[in-house]
Amino acid sequence: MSNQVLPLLGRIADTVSRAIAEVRPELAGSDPVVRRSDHADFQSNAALALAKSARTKPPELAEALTTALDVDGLIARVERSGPGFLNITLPDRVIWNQLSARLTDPRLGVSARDEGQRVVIDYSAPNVAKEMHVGHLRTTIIGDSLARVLGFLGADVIRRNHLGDWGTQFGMLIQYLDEHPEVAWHHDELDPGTSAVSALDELYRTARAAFEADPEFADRSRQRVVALQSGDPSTIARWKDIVAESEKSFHDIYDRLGVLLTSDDSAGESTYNDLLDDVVTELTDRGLAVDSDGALVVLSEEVTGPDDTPVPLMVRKRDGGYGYDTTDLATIRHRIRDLAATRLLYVTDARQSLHFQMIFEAARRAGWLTDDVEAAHVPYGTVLGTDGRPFKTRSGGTVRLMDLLDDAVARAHTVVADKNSELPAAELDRIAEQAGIGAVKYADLSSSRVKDYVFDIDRMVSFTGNTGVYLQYAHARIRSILRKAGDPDVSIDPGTELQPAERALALELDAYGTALTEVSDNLEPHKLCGYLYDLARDFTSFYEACPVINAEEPLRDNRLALCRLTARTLRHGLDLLGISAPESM
RNA sequence: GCCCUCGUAGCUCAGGGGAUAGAGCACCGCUCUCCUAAAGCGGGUGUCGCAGGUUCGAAUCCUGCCGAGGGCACCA
Repeated sequence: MSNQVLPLLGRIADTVSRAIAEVRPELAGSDPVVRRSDHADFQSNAALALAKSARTKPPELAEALTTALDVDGLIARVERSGPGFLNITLPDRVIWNQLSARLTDPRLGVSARDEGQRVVIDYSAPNVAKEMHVGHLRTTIIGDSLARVLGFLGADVIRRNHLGDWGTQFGMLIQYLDEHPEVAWHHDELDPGTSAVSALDELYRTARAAFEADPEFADRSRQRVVALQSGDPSTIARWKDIVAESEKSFHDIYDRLGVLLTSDDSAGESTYNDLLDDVVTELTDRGLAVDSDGALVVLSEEVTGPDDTPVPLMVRKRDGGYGYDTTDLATIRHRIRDLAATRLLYVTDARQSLHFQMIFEAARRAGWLTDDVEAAHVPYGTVLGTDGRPFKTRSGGTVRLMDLLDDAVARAHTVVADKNSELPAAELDRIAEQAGIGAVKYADLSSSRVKDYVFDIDRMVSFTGNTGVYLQYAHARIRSILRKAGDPDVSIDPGTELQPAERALALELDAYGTALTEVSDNLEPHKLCGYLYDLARDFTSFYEACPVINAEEPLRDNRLALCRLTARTLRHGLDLLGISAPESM
C-alpha cells in the first residue's frame, strides 16, 4: 500500500491558484508560475505574468494576491519583492511532515502518474551473428532507463528488442556452416570468454569472401536464401540455432550491463514476417502504396528529396522483397492494434529521424496512429572518441561493447585500488565492476540525449564531478553513517527548527517525483541524473554544516531521517538509471 | 537544393519566458585529535554563434544569417 505525497511545490501552486481565482475570477485557471526560489522556499511570478490581462500593475496584483493567499497552515509568510515577485516561505513543521510522509512510504511518496498507459519501448536491437559494438551502447542504456522510470511511474511497459534476425545475409552464413560442419561456433564448443557471435561474426566474413570468390558457392547461398524464406525445415532449424546462440551472447552483455532485457522481450524482424503481406495489402487498399518503377512505395506528403520529389517509403522492393520500412510499419500497426499501446517509443540513432518521421506519417495516413496514441522517435547523438570523431579503435575498427566495458572496469579497478588499498581482492573486484559499469552508463545518461558525447573513460571513472561514481560514493557514505548509528527506524519530530542546509536538502528530497515526471514527459534521463547530482551536493552541504551522530535529540533523529531519505532516494534514482548502489566503497 | 539537430566559462556540460546565467574539470590556496579528505571551502572568469523581432522581462520563443554534424528509394 502506497501513500502518494503531493510535492510542496504543487501544493503551493494550488494555493496560489485559489488566490488568483478569488482576486480575479476571470483569470481562474491561469498558471500560478510557482518555482523554487533563491530568496525563499518558493516564489510565484503570477503577478508579473497576469498583470496585463488583469489590466493592473504587477505590484498591485502582487499585493492583492498576498492578501488573498490565506495562510492555511501551508504557508508561513509571503513577501513581495522586486517588480512583483511573491516570495513564499513554509513553516518548518510542514517540511518535516512532508519528509516524514515520504519516509514511511515504499514509493517515497511518488505517485503512479503514468498508470493506465501502455508503453512499448523499442531499444537495443543488436544484429544476430554480429558482435554488439559501441553503436548499441546508447540505445541499450537509454532505453533501459526509460523502461525503468516509466514502469515505476505506473505505466505498463512492454520492452521490445528488435533483433536484426532476418535478411539475405543469413543465406551465405547458413550455407557456409552447412558445408563446414567441423567449424566450432556454439558457446559450449568455444573457450570460455569467447562468444558465439564473435565466432559467427568471423565466419560471416569468411562466408562473404567465399561468396565473392566462388560463383558456385554464391549460387548455393542464393538458393539457401530462398530455402530460408520459404521455410525449409532444416534451414530454419539452423537459423534458429544461430539466433538462439546469438541471444546468449547478447544476454551475457545485458547481464553485465544490468539491463532488464530478457529473451521474452526479443521480437526480432522475423517476428513480423507473417504480417508484412497484410500490411502492404492494407496500404495498397487505402491507396497509400503506389507503384514506382516496379517497386511499391508510400510517397511522403511532408518531405521532399534533392530532386524536389516526395521521399518514398520502400514498402516492397522491385524484387518483391521487404526491407526495414515495411517491418517498421508492421511494428507500429502491431503495437497499436494488437498490443493496445498508448505510447510508442523507438530509441534509435538520431540519423534515423527522417525515417521515423515518414513511418509515423504513413501510420497516421493509414489510420493506425491516431491522436490518442503517442508515437515518438527517441533520438540520441553519436558516441565520439576523445579526438571528437566517431568512437573507433586505434586501428579505425569498430569498438566491441565487451571490450569497452572491460576497459572501463579495468580503469575503475585501478582508481579504486589506488585510493583504497585495504579492500580484499574479491571486494575490490566487485566494487570496480559496479563502479566501472555505472560510470559508463551514467556518462551516457547524464548529458542531453540528442547531443553527441565524448567517450572519455578517465573522466567517467573520476570520483569527483557529475559522475556515477560520485553518486555511488555519496550513497555509500550515507549508508556508512547510518550503519554507525545502528540504522535505527527513526521518527521525525516536526517541532524542530530547520537549519538552512537541512531545509535545502529537504526541499530537494521533496522534488524527486517531479524529476521523474520530467523524465517521462521529455524522455530525457539526464534530468534524473542532474537531480541526483544536486541532491548529493545538497546532502554534502548539509553534512558539512550539521553534525548527525553527535547531535542532541531530537535533532539527531531528525537528521538521521534526512540521511535515510537521502540514501533511499539516491539508491532508488540510481536504480532507475540502471546503476547499482554499493553499501560501501 | 530542401529538412533535422547542435552552437553557453580555457575544456566537458546543465539551465529551454523571470531577480546577479550555473556545475564539474583544469589552476592557486585552505581545511582531517572532528559521523568515509574518493570530500569540502575560498579565489575569477562569459559579445549565452551573429543580427533583427515578440514581451513588462529573452540564453530561453519567432525570423534571417554564420558555423558544425547528420539525413533525403530498394542497407537498418
